[in-house]
Amino acid sequence: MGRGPCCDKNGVKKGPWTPEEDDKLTTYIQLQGPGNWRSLPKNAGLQRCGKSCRLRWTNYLRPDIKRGKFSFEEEETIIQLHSILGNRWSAIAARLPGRTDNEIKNYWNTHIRKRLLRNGIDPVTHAHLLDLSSILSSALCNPSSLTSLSTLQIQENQLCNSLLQNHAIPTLSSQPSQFQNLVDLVPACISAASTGPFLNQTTPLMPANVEGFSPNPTSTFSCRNSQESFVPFNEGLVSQPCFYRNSTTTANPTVPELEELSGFQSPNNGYRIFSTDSVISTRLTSPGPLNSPSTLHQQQQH
DNA sequence: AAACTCGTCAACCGCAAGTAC
DNA sequence: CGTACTTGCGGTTGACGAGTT
Repeated sequence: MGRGPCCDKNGVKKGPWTPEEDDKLTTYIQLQGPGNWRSLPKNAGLQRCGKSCRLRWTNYLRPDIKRGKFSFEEEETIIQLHSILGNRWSAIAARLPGRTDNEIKNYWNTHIRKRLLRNGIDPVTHAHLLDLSSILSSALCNPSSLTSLSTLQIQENQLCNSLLQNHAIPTLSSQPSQFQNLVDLVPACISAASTGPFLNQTTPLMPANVEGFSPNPTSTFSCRNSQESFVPFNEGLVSQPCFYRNSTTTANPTVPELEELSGFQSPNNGYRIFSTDSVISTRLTSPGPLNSPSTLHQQQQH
């Protein structure tokens, strides 16, 4: 098929926007609305391509954008949402009013990711990175510990396999669009697991990650853009600290669609609410008041 | 003071879904 | 129904400033 460039490269300016250009774009959109982005630059008298204008508007000029450092609560929310949504920055941004996907992505890559690594947490899977040497040395002293570890893994796999069968899951590779089904099934696994013999309710199972990590390449499938791959449930579930309340709480407006998206369900069959409180309680992912400068709330000046 | 390294983030690129024709 | 176009998304780049040697 093929497609031409989004804009004529000749005579199209690139690079940083000048205040004059910002002014033109803002004034035009406030008067006319964005309309067709492709024709906007011409109509607004800008030597830019429509894509560049759209990006500039959505990431910088939009009036509802909240600029400045991320608060501690925002940071924790991002971590929690990322553990569920993976690198779906736009989905995460949708739950953080005033923040753009680009901003969140940058903040993740420059701050949060490093902090998680520092704290021994895999930023991709959100699982604690295991110190294999200590496990092995303890296994040498106490061989039964290894046995119980593997038994636990087997039981976990069996449970999730049976759950998958009971829900008549189509073959992952043959149903690339089953993302939502998989997400919807997480709570079933959580509920059953939390009442099972080997996991209590303080260690609910969560999807390790919705993308990017595949211990078994043959059993992954791709999502939108073919850049996201799924870890099959029986391999992709890790124990996580309890991020939710058991009691019935009110949904937090900052994450209005999360329960709908993930189908999170509480052990008592009510929806598990993803509240800010629960987000803030994520101390395991961010012990202490953080080394993060985000609490300083310094407004950026541009 | 200069050179170098590192961190940050705005902006670009390419891909794919959605939509219009 | 097929093709072309638009829009949205995520990954990546590179300019720039701050910190360090």
